[in-house]
Amino acid sequence: MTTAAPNARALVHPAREEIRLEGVLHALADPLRLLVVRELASEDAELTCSHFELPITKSTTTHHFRVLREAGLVQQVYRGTAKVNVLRRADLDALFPGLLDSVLAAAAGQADRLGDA
Amino acid sequence: MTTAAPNARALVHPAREEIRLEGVLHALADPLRLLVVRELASEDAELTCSHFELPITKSTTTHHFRVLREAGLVQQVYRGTAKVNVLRRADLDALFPGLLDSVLAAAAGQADRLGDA
DNA sequence: CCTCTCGTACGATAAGCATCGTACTACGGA
DNA sequence: TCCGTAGTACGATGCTTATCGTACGAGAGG
Repeated sequence: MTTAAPNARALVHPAREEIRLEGVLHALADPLRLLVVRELASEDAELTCSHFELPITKSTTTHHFRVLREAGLVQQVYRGTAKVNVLRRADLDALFPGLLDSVLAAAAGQADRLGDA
Repeated sequence: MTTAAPNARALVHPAREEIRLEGVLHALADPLRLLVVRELASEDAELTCSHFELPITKSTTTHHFRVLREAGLVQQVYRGTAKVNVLRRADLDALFPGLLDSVLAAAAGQADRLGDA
């Protein structure tokens, strides 16, 4: 009632203060999840889960996005049958200043170095 | 022969270019390992494994230090019966500029916030 | 209403990992 | 030479995690 659509299925997110560094690092330590975060950051847009072409099945994709959500890295909202993802940049920058940017830069640098797009 | 002590037992380290971001993040995602890295960074000194008072047995300690070494976070050298650890700051800063510092700052901030020393 | 697409739930499986205990090696000092 | 301290090796154990397949639910569009 307070804000926005009442029709959306519920989706649990940690509050800003509940986000733990270890959880964030663990979430980012997986290559696929790191890729997702990189793409979310570079596009700075709302991307549906299905937008990402990951070499895994749908169920595994669901799993990875849940990890990202529960770690506090992304905010997810249902839009129709799709689920859109947004990076929680403000929360992360407030809690861990510079962390996200340096991880993204490191990932970009390494991708460059290794030539994997 | 080339450099230093020939009597030291061998200890495998990844070369700078072999250090992978995912490995670094994974190593840092463990609370105990993060603690060790924080202490190594703050003291900026060579600390033996036994210097750390971790709530785990010796074998588990060995395990964690191996993870740190193999991820490229610390350099380890035997000194007598002891093994001294040094943060590979130069290598990490060269590969992933700003990453280590922001992780350390984030860890300090979180420790502050949660009041766990 | 039917059907397509998107995503979930659940169970299974296999791999990884943190942890321990015990037995062992290596070095240094008495 | 003998002992103590630092760390390792190895095997076991139990937890977590990445992965899949199949069956299901929820919207959108005809």
